Amino acid sequence: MRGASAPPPESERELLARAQSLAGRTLAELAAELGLAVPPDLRRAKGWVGQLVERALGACAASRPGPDFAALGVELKTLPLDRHGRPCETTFVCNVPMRAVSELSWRDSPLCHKLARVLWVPVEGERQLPVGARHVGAPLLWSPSAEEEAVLAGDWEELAGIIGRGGIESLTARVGRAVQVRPKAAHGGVRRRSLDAEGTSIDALPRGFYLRVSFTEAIVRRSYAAPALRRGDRSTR
DNA sequence: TATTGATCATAT
DNA sequence: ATATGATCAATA
Repeated sequence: MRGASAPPPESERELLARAQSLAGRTLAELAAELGLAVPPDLRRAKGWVGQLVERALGACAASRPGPDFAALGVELKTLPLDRHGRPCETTFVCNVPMRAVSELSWRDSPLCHKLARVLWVPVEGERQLPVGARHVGAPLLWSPSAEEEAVLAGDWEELAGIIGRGGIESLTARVGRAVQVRPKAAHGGVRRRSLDAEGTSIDALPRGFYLRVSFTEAIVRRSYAAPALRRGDRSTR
C-alpha cells in the first residue's frame, strides 16, 4: 500500500481524539486524503480497511511485529459491523505459538498481551455496501474487564492445554467460549513445526487465535447507548 | 444463515 | 519464510 500516513499520536488522549474525528467519515474520504485507491471489494484486499485506519491514525507500519502504537502500548483493531451493530466477522488476535504454548501462563501469553489495550474502530462491513461508501463509527479504547479477562484466561488454559498436549490436529473452532483457534495461513499447503501428543515434531497448518463475534459484540454493545455506528448509521430503523 | 475452515495482500 | 492486516466462501 502506498500513499501518505499521519504522524504517530503522543498519548492515548490524542489517539482517541483523532479516532473520534474519523467517526462518520467514509472510507473513500479517508483514502482520498491519504492518496490511496479504494478497491472494488475486499476479496483481494482483505486487510485494506485495517491498514487504511492505521495510516489515518499514525500507527506503526503494518506487518511490523509489536503493538500498532508502540509508544502507547495500544493495539488497533477495526471491527466490521452490520446494520444492527453486530460484528460481521470474528477478530484475529495473534498466531498460535505452536511449540511454546505449553510453557506460557495466561499472563505471559501473546493473547493476553495483545488484548491488554485495544482501540476498537467500528466500520460498516456489510458486503453489499461499496467499500468506499462505508462509514467509520465511534471508537472505543478498551481493556478487558475482570469478567472478560476471566473468560479469556479460561479459554487460554483450555486451548493451550490441548495444543500443549499435542492435540492441535484435533482442535476445532468449536472449542472456547470467547476465543477460538482456526487456520491462519496463505493457503492450505503451508506447514509449520509443531508437536504431536508424543512430543514428536510434526508439520502442521499454522493457526491463529480469534475472538468470537459474541465476545466483540458484547464489548461494543456495552459501550454505546446508541448504535455503534451512530454518525455513520443512516439506516431507517 | 451463522459458523468453521480456507484464503488473500503486503512488508520485512 | 514470517508477521502484519483481516475477509471469503464452503459447510452444517
